Amino acid sequence: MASPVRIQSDSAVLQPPHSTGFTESSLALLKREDGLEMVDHKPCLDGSDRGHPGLYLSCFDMLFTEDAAWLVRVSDSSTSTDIGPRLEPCQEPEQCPVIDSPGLGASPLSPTLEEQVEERSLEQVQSLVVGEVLKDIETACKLLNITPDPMEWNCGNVQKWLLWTEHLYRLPQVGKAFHDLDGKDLCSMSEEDFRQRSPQCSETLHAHLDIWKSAAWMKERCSGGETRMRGTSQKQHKGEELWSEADSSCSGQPIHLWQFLRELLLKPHSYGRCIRWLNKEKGIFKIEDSAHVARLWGLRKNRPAMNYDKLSRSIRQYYKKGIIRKPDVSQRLVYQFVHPV
DNA sequence: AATGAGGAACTGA
DNA sequence: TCAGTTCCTCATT
Repeated sequence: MASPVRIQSDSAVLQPPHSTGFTESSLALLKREDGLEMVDHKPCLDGSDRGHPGLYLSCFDMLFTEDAAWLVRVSDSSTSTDIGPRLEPCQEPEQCPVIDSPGLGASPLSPTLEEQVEERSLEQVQSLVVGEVLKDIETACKLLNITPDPMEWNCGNVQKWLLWTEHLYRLPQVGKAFHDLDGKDLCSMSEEDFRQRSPQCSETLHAHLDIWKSAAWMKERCSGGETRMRGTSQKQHKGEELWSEADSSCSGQPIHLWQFLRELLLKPHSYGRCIRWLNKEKGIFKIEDSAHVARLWGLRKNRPAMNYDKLSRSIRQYYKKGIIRKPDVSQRLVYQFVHPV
């Protein structure tokens, strides 16, 4: 029942900007990605079958794999208005997120209970999707050291975002076609403008940018206090939490390599194919795709020439400092945090 | 060939 | 001064 197709086909979603904050084209991109390879959580021991990290797949992945029955059950129940911080560990329906729907009960058409339940379920799914998207944008901001609002980007930020998007969707390199643009220019471009600069990738780039713009719009709305996220009074809305995190992490403090690695490790749904825990308790992790991790680090630090040779040298600098070491039984591409969390 | 270890010089904040 | 980055040689897998 809770499929992305339903999300997208719901006409209410298509009013830009909808309460989810996402516009038609961005939702269309989200839907399209549903057809791409889903992220699996299984270890990739032989290093084969590495798909792209698929930032926006995780939420759909979960929706498909989870039993969605709880959505109806919780929506039927009650007064809770919070959106929970995570979907994955949600085993018990009682603890699952519920979103307050301002229009419910006030409709002049007096929808049936069934319709109300369905509508609420839909909104829940939408909000979960939005939450995941915001979280993924937050991660991208951390990794690229850019602000979440495309309007604030300079030319360098635009190039980073393009590189990132190319990497994410396995697009051909199009950065050159946009080399003269800053964020404002980019945001003012229509899909046709995109098509003129990059016929192959215009649709994806435009839609992906649309997601970022919508997310920035939401952030603006949240921080303005205009709608304090629809009746959430006890806890912060997930989106707000995320943005406050994003703000602190984008505050210009140079990130350390060990922090960067830890961030990747904390996002297994996005980066589990290039780096993953072997033993989280002991802080032992394995770099599954050394070139990929090095590329991400290079992106983050603005070092296009970064490779695993250099990255591993930096990791080895941590041996003396007691931050990272090789595990007792040394294995290729396996390291261990000396002080696991 | 890829990875690992570590020295040494260098860079940018 | 710090936290890497770059380049290097040599060893191991």
